[in-house]
Amino acid sequence: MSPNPKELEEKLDPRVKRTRGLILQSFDSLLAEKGFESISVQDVTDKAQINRATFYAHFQDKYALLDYSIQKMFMAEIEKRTLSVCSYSPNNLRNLILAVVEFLSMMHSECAQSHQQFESLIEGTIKKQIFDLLSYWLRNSKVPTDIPATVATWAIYGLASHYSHMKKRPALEKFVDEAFPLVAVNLEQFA
Amino acid sequence: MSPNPKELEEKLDPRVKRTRGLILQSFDSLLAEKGFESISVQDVTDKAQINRATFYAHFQDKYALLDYSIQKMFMAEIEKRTLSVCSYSPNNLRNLILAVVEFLSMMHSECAQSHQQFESLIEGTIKKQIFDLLSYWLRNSKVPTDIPATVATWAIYGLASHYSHMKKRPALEKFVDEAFPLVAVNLEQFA
DNA sequence: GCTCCTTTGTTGCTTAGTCAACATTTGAAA
DNA sequence: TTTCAAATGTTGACTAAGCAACAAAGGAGC
Repeated sequence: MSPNPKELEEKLDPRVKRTRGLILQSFDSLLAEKGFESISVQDVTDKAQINRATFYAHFQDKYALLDYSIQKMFMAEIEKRTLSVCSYSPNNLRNLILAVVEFLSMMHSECAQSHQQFESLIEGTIKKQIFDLLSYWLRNSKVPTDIPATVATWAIYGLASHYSHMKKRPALEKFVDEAFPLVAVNLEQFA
Repeated sequence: MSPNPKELEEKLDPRVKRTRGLILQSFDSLLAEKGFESISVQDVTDKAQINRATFYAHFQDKYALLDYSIQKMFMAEIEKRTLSVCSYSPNNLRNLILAVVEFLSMMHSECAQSHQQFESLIEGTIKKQIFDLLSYWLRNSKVPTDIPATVATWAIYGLASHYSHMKKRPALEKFVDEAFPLVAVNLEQFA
């Protein structure tokens, strides 16, 4: 039984979960008050009340932390819709598309200044998350899933990116209704 | 230079401070939802997200935790009035009396049901705190301080207990104005 | 150029927290 | 009363976090 993404984190040592939680909290609150580049590792560990050396036991540097933070935010969006522990269905796919579109739109509006700067980092991170999730959904398939999963991943991300960059965004539902079949067609065999 | 009560806790290992903080938070929130007797050590450690064995590394049992919790609440009352790092003066004494009276009155109203049950525990704990604080205030005296400090401690606690049990409480200020000179007279030599 | 100060990573040793297992105790239901 | 589940304390071996000290890399100002 291939482990789902959520289970992996839950059986970590409680100290590790706690420490990462503290680092993340501290980082997020620092991001709210100043730009990413002006945040030092010191700042993060001071606010988190952990030792600086402990930080390096968990993250290579602050860029790895940013990456982790993005992962967590996206994961939260996924779990809000209970998509993390399930299998492929057209309805789940539709909700996944919705989640990605909303996530990117949020990034665009809330992290306005930093978004440009980190767009490619976000893209890489999120696409990996989408791909892993789709692979998990298709875990019981007897045929290889990596090609269809790749196509779907890029299509979904592309759609979301397109939507979040539009000057005049159409209604979310309408947009997704229109886009959905084009993605679903590649996954029909798994329904 | 005798250490003041606050400094002692601040140079503890960060892990110790964090763990005790988590235990205390958990305990206080459990107290708000159910009675002390129905709270198990399990409950506390589960909510605090620490191991049960860790609890026993810090507290002998849940009664010791209750004691610690009371100490902390009282300490907060003292620090709110900046009385923890200073020396004896009539004005500080007056504020100390105010603090004790308000603390006991609060205990009476907020922890109504449990107060009766734990009154003697509270009394012992708080009197020790008052005594230690007074001893710290008089740390530079050339004459022995334990007798006057003992008398003042019992007097202050007695006054506060009396006030908090009264059916018709007089105005706080009026009560303290009346009581203050009777306590201060024993400490005049240190002014 | 140079200096001075801050931040970055890294390391070896110490201390605190985790875990599973165990013997006891307790309390409520059969 | 007996039984059974749950809570209490305790232990020893393992793992994570803290700390101080270090070399090295910027960056700001002279």
